[in-house]
Amino acid sequence: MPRRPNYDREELIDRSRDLFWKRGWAGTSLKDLEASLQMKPGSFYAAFGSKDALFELAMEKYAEDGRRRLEGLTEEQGPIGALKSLPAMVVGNDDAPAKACMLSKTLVELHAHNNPLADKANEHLKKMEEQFLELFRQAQSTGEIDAGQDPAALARRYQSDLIGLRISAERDGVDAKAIAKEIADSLNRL
Amino acid sequence: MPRRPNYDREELIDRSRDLFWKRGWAGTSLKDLEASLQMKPGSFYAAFGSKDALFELAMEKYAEDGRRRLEGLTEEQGPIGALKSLPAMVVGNDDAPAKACMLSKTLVELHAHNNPLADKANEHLKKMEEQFLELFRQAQSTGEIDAGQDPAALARRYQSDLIGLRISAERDGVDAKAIAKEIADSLNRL
DNA sequence: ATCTTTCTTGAGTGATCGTTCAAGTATATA
DNA sequence: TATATACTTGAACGATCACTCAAGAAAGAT
Repeated sequence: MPRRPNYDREELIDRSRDLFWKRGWAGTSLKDLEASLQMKPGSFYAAFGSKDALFELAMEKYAEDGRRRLEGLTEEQGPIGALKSLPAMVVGNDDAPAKACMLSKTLVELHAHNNPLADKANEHLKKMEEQFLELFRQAQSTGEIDAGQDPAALARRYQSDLIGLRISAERDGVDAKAIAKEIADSLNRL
Repeated sequence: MPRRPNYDREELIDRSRDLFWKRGWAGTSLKDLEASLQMKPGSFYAAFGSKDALFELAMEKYAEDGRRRLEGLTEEQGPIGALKSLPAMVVGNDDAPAKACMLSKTLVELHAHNNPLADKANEHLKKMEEQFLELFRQAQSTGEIDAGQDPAALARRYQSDLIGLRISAERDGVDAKAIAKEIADSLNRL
């Protein structure tokens, strides 16, 4: 019966994710979004409800993309291969809106304000840590790394190192590729 | 001749540093500052010029405090002792406004907007890295750690790990003390 | 071709942002 | 005690914030 939207919703969420990822929550205004999505306020609010609702969608897409990328790496290179490749990959991706992780950026920006989006970011980080944990477990069961170590501890440390790496990569004058290589190499000593 | 201010400027900067550290740049409004400093706008602008100027002062005090704390640790425990103690100390300080480092928070929040405060944050981080470098050099010259490794690489990695640790410590449900212990322990293997 | 339903437009909402400034107040010096 | 010199006050500024809504435009169904 009626008129259909003349936009691709998923593509709009992609563009929002890139904007929010780069500029952060407070750093992205509705004017910015209107310009990037080419939508007037009325359409925007009809489609997404609010800035925060769209941010949540963008964060979910970000987390899902990351999860799938790591799954793909695992299929190609196995669990330890994937864990070794990831640091250099995130740091070397020059097309990305930012080097730093969108989830840690969101957490750090909004945690002190008790903003629910910070909790969502933390939940996504938790799921990501669980994915790392599963890869360490697999690597232990195949004998790729020593089974004596606590895989949860390895996953926890790996994620923390990755967060630090990606923020370091945001800085000018820091050789992030060298740090990425060291993180990968440290997996050889397990 | 004239009236003198009825406030302690350094104490005001301390309070501003705590607010900015916790809430971030965009997350701290002038109303917040007026409430915390108990100053009306006129006094505030007469004293500090602008929100950004005060943020810069706050960041300088933050960096200076951190530098002095590490110097104190070094006097007590020597270079390697200080580097080993620092991770647990930053994570265990429950009085601090936030676990995450104010400099990395500022960098991450303002880098994409080309805000000069992000460059200032990066400069402070660079100085901090140089302080770590000096400690690694000292530890090598006294034989506390192997002299074969590049101390600049060690300092770079140590700082990156510390940044990741401190953001992880901001998260709910993460055992940051365990990560801190692992970072310290890894210095034993150098 | 008409109707119905939805999408699109864009001016406008009140709130809050960082900041200014004229008027009033307090104090060290003469 | 009088005067000069800050400091303090708080209303008000224009800009921007996220958001609303009434009116017009478009397209599938009949």
